[in-house]
Amino acid sequence: MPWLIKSEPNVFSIQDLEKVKQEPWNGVRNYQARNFMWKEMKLGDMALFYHSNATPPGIVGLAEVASAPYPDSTQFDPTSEYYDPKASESSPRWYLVDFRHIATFREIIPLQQLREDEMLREMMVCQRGSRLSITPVEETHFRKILKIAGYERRA
DNA sequence: GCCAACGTTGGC
DNA sequence: GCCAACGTTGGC
Repeated sequence: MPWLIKSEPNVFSIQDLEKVKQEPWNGVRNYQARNFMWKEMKLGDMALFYHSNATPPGIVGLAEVASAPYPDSTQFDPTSEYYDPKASESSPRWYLVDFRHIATFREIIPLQQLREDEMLREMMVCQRGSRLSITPVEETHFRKILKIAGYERRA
């Protein structure tokens, strides 16, 4: 299943992912988002990379799930801003997967453009007040976005 | 188990 | 910087 992952570019951008190639998706502290990574994501699943709190906000690239789920190490680190005192090595609370960079789009696909599209405006990221940082994406929506980004599938 | 208070997200 | 929407916390 395709996914959409949000990141604030001033924290971690698609350019950062392109540079490091692969990154543990740490710092997620929402149970629904955690469960997607822990229980639902499969190795090789595609993920649209979305810049939030950006000007403009929008989809900027493509990544893929590059690991099985494992505990987010930042939950055990008291010096981390993601430290969780209720978690322990013997009973971790937060799990994550790695994402690998696939592509950086030549142009951002702005949120506004998604909302103007009759089909794409159904996406969770387009819903008012949607704050979930990881959301599943419909196959049809995923394919349309790749097409908009210029990744036309050959016959 | 309810729900008010609070903190965070994220578009604008 | 504003504020609506949402998730979490904690008293009861």
